[in-house]
Amino acid sequence: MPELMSRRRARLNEARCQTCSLSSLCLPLALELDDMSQFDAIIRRRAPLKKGEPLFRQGDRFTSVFAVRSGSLKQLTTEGSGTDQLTNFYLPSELVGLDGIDEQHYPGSVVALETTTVCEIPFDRLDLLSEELPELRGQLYRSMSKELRDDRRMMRLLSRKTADQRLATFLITLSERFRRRGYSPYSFRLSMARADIGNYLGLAVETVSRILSRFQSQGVVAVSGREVNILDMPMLLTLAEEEIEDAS
Amino acid sequence: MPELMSRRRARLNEARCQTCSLSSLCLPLALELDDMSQFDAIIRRRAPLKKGEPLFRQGDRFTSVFAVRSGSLKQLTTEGSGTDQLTNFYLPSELVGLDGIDEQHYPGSVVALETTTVCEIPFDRLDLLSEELPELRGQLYRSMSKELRDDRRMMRLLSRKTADQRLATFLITLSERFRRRGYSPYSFRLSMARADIGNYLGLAVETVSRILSRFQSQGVVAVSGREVNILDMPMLLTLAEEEIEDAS
DNA sequence: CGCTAGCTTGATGTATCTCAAGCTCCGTGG
DNA sequence: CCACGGAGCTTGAGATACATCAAGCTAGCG
Repeated sequence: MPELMSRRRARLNEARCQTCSLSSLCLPLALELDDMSQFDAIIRRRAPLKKGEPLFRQGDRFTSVFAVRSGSLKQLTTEGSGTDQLTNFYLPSELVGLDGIDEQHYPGSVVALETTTVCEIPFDRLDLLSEELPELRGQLYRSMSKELRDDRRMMRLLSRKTADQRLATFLITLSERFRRRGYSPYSFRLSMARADIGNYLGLAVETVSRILSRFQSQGVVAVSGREVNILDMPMLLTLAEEEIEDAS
Repeated sequence: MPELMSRRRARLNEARCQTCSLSSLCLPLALELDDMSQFDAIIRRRAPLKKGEPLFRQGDRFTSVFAVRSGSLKQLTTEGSGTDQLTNFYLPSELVGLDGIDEQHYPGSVVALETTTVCEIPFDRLDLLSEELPELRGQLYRSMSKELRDDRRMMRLLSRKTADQRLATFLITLSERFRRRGYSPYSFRLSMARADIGNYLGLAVETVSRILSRFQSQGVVAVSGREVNILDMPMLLTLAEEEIEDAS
């Protein structure tokens, strides 16, 4: 079965960091080719996750961090009897699970929003390798530091911004993340449900829906189901920072 | 002036990690004595900060992280023309500035809430030393990871909890932090103003004041200015997670 | 001992939640 | 291929938690 062989080979090849299209965004971005193969050697490939399937669950023993290869995921934490809190969405090249290092357990579940593939990076191996490769260590520090900064932004959003500003900020942030990954920043598909967006932004689903409708009627975006087109980015940017006085 | 000499010696001695009372909580907690002196050697002592004095300002070039030795600080980020957002309070043994690694600039100002001393740890030296000392590296990863986890909790608080729950959670968290540092978990002094608490918790000052008054009239705490006594910790814990139906 | 920043308390306003109902679209099975 | 079912989404009306505005109070500092 030579065809199967070559297909398998192709898949493995695609799965190597050296040829991965995300290499300029992902953890090994700062590595020389030699070092990258060292890094590549510790990575475990995983079968793709189906929509709704968990990568790991809250409380699972922490063993690895994961780099998203394709698809997207959401992170959920449950506390007490309460409802879930959605604390993050993860897109390709982003690192999942860093908040589990400290207590050796994942503090939240991470679930695929669509068919998703990840690279598993056993943390003990990563730590050892980071001893030898200063660039890798630096990148790991930077990844965590960036996540800290993003968290602070999120806190600001949750404690000071109006619902309109939250939605606008959310769309801009997504747009920017798509742009960095080589996709259109103006036209994309949301992989998450409205309920997820609401949960993430600290808003009721109804509020999310209403505001998206209003943005649409204002000609800022065109939304059809989960397809989003940003029509007036400057306006969206304005909406994200300051409430516009109704000038009608 | 032998007296001055010995006082200076005493101060320097006090300032060494090996004899620091925080060593079991601080960054070098996992180090052997030999390794600790290596770590100690890269630390820069700083003159104490007075109340209101900034340790660094938003946008300053990132050079060091800081371990709080005594006192306390708050972290503020300003965005656009908007008001400040208070994103963190720092107590002794906690590490300040980790969110600056990524962009090589501090993303927020950090200001002393009272007379405060810190240990400055130049990050490039720390990074190099973390190559040699796996325990130090691990502790650094854990510190950042813990901060990520705390941030997620804060997001949950900001997006799902009522004002009562926020205040109760705030008091419990402070209490716990004092307890870990060997102080009374039931009786302590707030180093921050009501306005800071409100800013941090996403509430108006008036709301903070009102709720503290109510907690007091319910016999849960006794508050006098910035002195806090927790009278009914179980009740406070209950208040923090679920709204109590008024059983009058 | 007075001044001012910080704090408290009251009255009113409003952004967003909650409850309720209908709609739409996607996947599934006939 | 179409019809059905149901999850996900939208829209409306009413309720509410908290913000805002407005005063007076208190205490720590010069």
